[in-house]
Amino acid sequence: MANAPPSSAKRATSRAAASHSSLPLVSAVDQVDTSYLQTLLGYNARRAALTIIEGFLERMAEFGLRPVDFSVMSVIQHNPGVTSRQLCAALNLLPPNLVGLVQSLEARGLIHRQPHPTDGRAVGLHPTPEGAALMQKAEQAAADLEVDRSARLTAAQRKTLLELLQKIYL
Amino acid sequence: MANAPPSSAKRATSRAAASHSSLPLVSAVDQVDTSYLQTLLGYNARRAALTIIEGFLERMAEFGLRPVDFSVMSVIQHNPGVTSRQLCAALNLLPPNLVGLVQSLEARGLIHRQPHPTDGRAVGLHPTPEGAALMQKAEQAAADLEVDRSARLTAAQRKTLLELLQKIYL
DNA sequence: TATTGTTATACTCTATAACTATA
DNA sequence: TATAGTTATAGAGTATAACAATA
Repeated sequence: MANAPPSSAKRATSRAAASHSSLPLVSAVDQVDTSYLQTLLGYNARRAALTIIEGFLERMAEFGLRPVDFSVMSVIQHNPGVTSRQLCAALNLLPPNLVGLVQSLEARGLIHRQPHPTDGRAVGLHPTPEGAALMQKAEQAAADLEVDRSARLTAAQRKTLLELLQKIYL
Repeated sequence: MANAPPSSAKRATSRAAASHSSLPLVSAVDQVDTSYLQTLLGYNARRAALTIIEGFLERMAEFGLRPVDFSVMSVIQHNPGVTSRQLCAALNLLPPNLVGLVQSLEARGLIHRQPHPTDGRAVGLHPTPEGAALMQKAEQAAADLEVDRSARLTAAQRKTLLELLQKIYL
């Protein structure tokens, strides 16, 4: 690692806690030091993603959309006629895991399928008026969440963070 | 959202693909547009985290350490005597999910448990010499991975990214 | 022969309730 | 009464293999 901060775990021996004078065989940990893990991109990205998703789950429960549901609906909304395979490639999903998800969205009346205009194997996914209306509300809620989530970031910092994250996975 | 870029999905109608002149009832999607999702912190953080973890899994298979195993071993390494509860709080894990993990690490001879010096309910977790040696190698491998992973980032950008991510979850 | 969508299935990860031993 | 560690279990998420229909 390039810049590991000095280890700073504060430990309290049992001698400090116990009132007698016997020397402790083992020490107890007072404050847990995670400074090493905090130097790793993977650890920080994962912790940040889970924190954000936690808030997302609560806020989107109202719409019955989990993170992947939201992503799929959003891509269909902005790309009407997209196929399952295209969705999988764009969102890094596996085809078998998308099947039930799409069936669920269709059963809820949020999307409908139409034959692909040129490929008889493929099926185009389109938002229904209900699905489009739901997504408009959901995307507004997501925008609100972004504001809350980046309360400790300036607009410039938020933009920088998005750009740097995209350098990692794109 | 603050800065949603203009939607730029490139679509090819069936007319463009088919050689006859009938107007298509539905359009096909040529290039999937994910620009909206790319404006959301959660989407980008999740995609970046999964990309990093993918490489981590491959590189750490040699040591038999998955991401959480690595985190747990690393915290024990830098905080000998830490308890399960402290680990859970520091890494945002649930106690029941840590039990099997710790038992596995102990069965592999990487850690050993000692009674807590002052709290009879708690158990201190300590690295064995074998565990400490393994983690030295694993942390070196993690450092190598960081270099690879941030090949498209300058040192300053990498530092900025770590700081911004910590503003999200800390 | 390759690709789209699908089924079945297994494996991992995460979450909840409840118990015991000790503080 | 509250906390540390544990057990059992349920649910969500993710993975592979194999098949039918179409290119």
